[in-house]
Amino acid sequence: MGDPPEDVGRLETRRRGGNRPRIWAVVRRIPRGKVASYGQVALWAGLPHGARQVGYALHDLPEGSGLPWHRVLNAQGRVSVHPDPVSSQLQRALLESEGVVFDARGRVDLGRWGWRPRPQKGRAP
DNA sequence: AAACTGACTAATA
DNA sequence: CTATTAGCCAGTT
Repeated sequence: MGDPPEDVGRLETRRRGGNRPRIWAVVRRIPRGKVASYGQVALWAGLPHGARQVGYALHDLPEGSGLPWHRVLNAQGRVSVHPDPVSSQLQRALLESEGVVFDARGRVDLGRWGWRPRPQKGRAP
């Protein structure tokens, strides 16, 4: 793993009519206690501008999928989830349960808990 | 097939 | 900092 996303996969997947499995695969890679933005997931899924599609894919998620959808936040480090406010609360609860700390305004510091698939230099917590 | 919608993002004011 | 606008892409109507 670790191959940078390319547009070539986008066309092929689109022709098949389903890139959701691709997005789910990326979300599944997010380690516990880390968070990723929709754009980040989309980029890694091979959709450089498919942030919205990530939201679509997560909306279609079955309940017993076991996918850590709660680790996906928007670019501002905030929880979105418009059509399902109940899940919004659950998302925050799950993240806090994993050690993620929310700001007083309900924001997460992506620079601290933002998942980066790229090798990092030494980061001292 | 065209238009509308939307778990988004980046740029501007 | 928040609010607004435009852009993007796939799924629905």
